[in-house]
Amino acid sequence: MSVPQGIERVLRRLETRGPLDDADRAAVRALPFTPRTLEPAAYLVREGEPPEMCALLLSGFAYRHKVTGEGDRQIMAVHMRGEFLDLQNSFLEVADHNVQALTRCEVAMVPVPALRRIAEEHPRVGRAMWVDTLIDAAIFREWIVNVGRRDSISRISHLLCEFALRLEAAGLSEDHRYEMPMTQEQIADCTGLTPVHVNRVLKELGRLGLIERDKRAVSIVQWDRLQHIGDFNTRYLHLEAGGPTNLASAR
Amino acid sequence: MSVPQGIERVLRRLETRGPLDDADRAAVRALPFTPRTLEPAAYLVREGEPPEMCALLLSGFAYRHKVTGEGDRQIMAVHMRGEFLDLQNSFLEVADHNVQALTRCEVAMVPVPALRRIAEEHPRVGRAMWVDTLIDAAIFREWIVNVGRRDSISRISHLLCEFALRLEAAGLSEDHRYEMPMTQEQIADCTGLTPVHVNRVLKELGRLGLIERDKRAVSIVQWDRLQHIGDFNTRYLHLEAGGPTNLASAR
DNA sequence: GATAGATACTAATCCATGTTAATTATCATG
DNA sequence: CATGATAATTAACATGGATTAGTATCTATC
Repeated sequence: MSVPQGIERVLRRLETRGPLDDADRAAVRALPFTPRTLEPAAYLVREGEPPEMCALLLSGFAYRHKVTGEGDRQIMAVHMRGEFLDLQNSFLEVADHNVQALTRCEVAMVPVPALRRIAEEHPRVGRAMWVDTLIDAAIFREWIVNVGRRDSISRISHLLCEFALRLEAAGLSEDHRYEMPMTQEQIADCTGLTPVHVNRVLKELGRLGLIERDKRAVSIVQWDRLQHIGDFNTRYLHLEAGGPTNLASAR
Repeated sequence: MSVPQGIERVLRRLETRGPLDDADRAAVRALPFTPRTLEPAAYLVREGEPPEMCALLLSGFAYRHKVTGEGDRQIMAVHMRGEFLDLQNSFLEVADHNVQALTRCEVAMVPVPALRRIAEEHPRVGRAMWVDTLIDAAIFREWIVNVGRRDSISRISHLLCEFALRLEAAGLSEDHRYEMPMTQEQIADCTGLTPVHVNRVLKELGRLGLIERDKRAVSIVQWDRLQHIGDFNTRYLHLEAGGPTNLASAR
């Protein structure tokens, strides 16, 4: 995907987070984007380093993670095209986690100072980016619940449901069918389980007739039952968050 | 604590998140605050409701949580005096989680529209509030790791360390001694464990000589060892986040 | 000062998930 | 085609923490 196309996608995404006017849109288009292609496992941000660039994901998948002192990895978020990868870090002094390419990715890099400037000079753009980070935070919270209080079958069902809806919103899936961008080991790192157990649970979900799989292709056959088992409620994704209604509600 | 005192505390807090000028400070002081006292367990925000007021915590403790379909509770954050309770919700259409008083609390309520207005008209105030929510998100991420990849003794040690530092920053603790604001059941809901197991682990930490307890009073005797067992690194708390250095780094 | 409701603490048993290790695809590549 | 790397799968066994079922203590209240 080209950088201009990517920018239009991001603009559409930002406008679902908060209204923008022509000047705002022009300012976003005028940001100094540098296109880059990343190989799988390439680091975008490393824990402990000051953020210098903020990447916009044009294609592919990326993820946030930390590694414990014991060497166990925990994935805290997975990102797809149209999403900002570094708003979570760009306004802080030091990154507190890693951001890494999951697949081959195309990104558009923006220097952090330019990003800080546009947020200050175009408050509506800043507001939309802020709302975007708040939705990231809502997803973090749901992941705390998932990993803290659900059993393994619910955790994985929940993850499969979240992916279905987010991939559909990104135009990467229809009819609850999609290509899972992660290995079973990475699914384990998302859900706080072991790869062996993830395998058991995926097989069980197939046996129950809830999903069908072919390699990494997932097809959710019984959406309602999977959603129920996964205790999945779409509210936290804020799929219609912000938008014009936000203005109306400002009275 | 009086509302004006509370506002000054919040201003100091905001200024650690990003620089403000006199006009910014005046605008914050001019916000229409309504003082209120909340009894323990009173709800500030309920999942599913649109946010109308944003509370600033003047004294006491509050927490964010969700309840799963099975009825299990997961606490996602605990807040103390000087912190905003609702920035996470105020810019979204619908709250995706509950915020509840943990102890008796004094709060200052601000109508959400006034908050949205100040963020737009005073970009530096908006920026400081944004950074504040980003730090909340950093803490959410660390909680995902805690609950996803650490065993019970590490989880609880980590929580005890986090509380020590945050309470010290809020002027509510010194020398790694403090009054834990939660029951063991609530600690369990923070860490994804059962109350029974929390009890075992606390006893074990005492037996190992890492902490001493008297009712809810906690004294961390061997900070270094507890920090090590809890795999606790202060980075994610961003205790010196923002501030003047942020400006400098904007080149 | 009796009763009720929280909270803290303890012990015995059980099971969901981890651990370890081996086997089997699958695919890239020399 | 052999070689190796990566991922998925399966099995046998181990265990951390849940569950259940208490007892003890405290505090509040009438």
